[in-house]
Amino acid sequence: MQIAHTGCRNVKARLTYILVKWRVSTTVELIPVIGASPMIRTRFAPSPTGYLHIGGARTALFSWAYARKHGGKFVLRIEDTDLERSTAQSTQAILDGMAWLGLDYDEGPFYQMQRLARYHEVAEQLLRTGRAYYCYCSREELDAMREQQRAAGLKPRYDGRWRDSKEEPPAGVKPVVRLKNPLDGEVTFKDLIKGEITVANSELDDLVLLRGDGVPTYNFGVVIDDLDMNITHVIRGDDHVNNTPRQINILKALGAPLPQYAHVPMILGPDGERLSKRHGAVSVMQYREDGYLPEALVNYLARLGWSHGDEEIFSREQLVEWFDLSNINRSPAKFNPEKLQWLNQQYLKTADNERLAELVKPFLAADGCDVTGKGVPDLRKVMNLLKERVNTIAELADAAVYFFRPLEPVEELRAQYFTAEAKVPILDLQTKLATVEWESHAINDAIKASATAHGVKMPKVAMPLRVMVTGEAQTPAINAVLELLGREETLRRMDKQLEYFSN
RNA sequence: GUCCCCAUCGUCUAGAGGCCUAGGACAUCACCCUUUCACGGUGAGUACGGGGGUUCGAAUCCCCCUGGGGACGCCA
Repeated sequence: MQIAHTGCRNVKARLTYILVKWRVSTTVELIPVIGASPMIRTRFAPSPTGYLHIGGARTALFSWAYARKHGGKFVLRIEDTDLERSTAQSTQAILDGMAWLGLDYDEGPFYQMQRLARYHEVAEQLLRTGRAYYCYCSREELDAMREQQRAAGLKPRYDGRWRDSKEEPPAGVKPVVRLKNPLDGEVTFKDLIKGEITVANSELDDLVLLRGDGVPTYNFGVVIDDLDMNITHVIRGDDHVNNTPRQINILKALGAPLPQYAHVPMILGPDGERLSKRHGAVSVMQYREDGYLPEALVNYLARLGWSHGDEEIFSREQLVEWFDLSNINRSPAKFNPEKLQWLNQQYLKTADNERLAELVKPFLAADGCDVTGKGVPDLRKVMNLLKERVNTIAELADAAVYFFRPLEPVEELRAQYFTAEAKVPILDLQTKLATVEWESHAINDAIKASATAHGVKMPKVAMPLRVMVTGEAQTPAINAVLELLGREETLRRMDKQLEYFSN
């Protein structure tokens, strides 16, 4: 683990604390300040309340790319302060998702629940300096307050009733700690994507810093952590724009330096609403299960909201080289599964056969195919034949099934192709195939010869043959399929289907 | 409701005042290739939300309207 510092904060005291709290196992190293500007440090800070979703993954990708581009550090922090919903499984799911996408982090994962003492320390400081106060309101009281305000057409917010209260605190109530937000003036910050954003302090209320049970709220935890971890660029979802002025006010109350902010616009579903589960697959790992390649997803996600001229297909390395926050679009983007699929196909086409063979195995096994049996086609060669015809690994598996077990043609296909007219050339072809050199060109010549010998066009022979051998009407060039399948299996399958021909 | 943000083909986008009768990609359609289906190739249709300014000149700058998104929790 590494703790960077800009030389302007009390790092030593903090470091001591962090060493204890974070149970550091590796050496601590101070990252030197490069010239006048500190090293760029970004972070991804998901809450472990579910899987890694598409939107989070894109934000993580941008943060990662920005750090990599500038030779900085990318930190992973798990914001597990929602005790109700945070789970270890979710944390693992997020870690798995990031690993699959290749988003490697330099520090972390850090867990907020292991840093409680630190938040208390800061809260006490704020209390001591009069920048925060205890609030004894019950939830019911707050609900009623908001209800009233809403009814009056106002923006619901805490009215500050305990802010300067001299009242005697009710017994037995665990108070929350609230920030004393400035009453007037405004907060302006320059967002690296959206430009200048200004919010009046009168729009902000006294947000809760520490809950009654001493666990920090999101806004407090995120600020303290970004500060302690020396995050220079806070890259996060658009939905946090409204939190930023509050967070800046916390930082100001602390007399701490401000990071730079970059708010990435949301990803929308087809209906124009924020992308969510009801729009279909939003879990990154779901795409793996559906047969997508991680580089395709990364490429697609990068291209969604960010661009480098007209570039459509680019590697992770090119992304890092080209990435810039200023090229992120300011408006939200709709998720387009079709384009993702197209990209996946592009990557599939050029993917290594060996790798595809490994990826397709589980899909084939689920389909009842034994790809290791004796006399079975070489899976890598099968991949080579099929990979440019499919969109996903799942489709690749579907297309490969008949190489490993015979498929019975459906009635419609038999009726269409197993005609009396086709029977004679097919029988002739079968004879030829029994002795022909087993190689695609020679096989093709045999098919052609059977057709011409009986005065019919190629398809009249090739199609029945295709259906007899593969059980399907859509396959790669049939001669190439036969070559891989082998003479023995081909003739066996032909024999078996012969009886279905009309006379 | 209040506040914040946004606005180029159906979708993702290029566009940083003249290079724009607006370019690329996905999707759609047509044709070519072809033993099927794909792949590939060629081509077509489709966009600067509306209204005011500024300027010799506006997709690009300003204002208003409209539309969209987000936020308003002891969730993050």
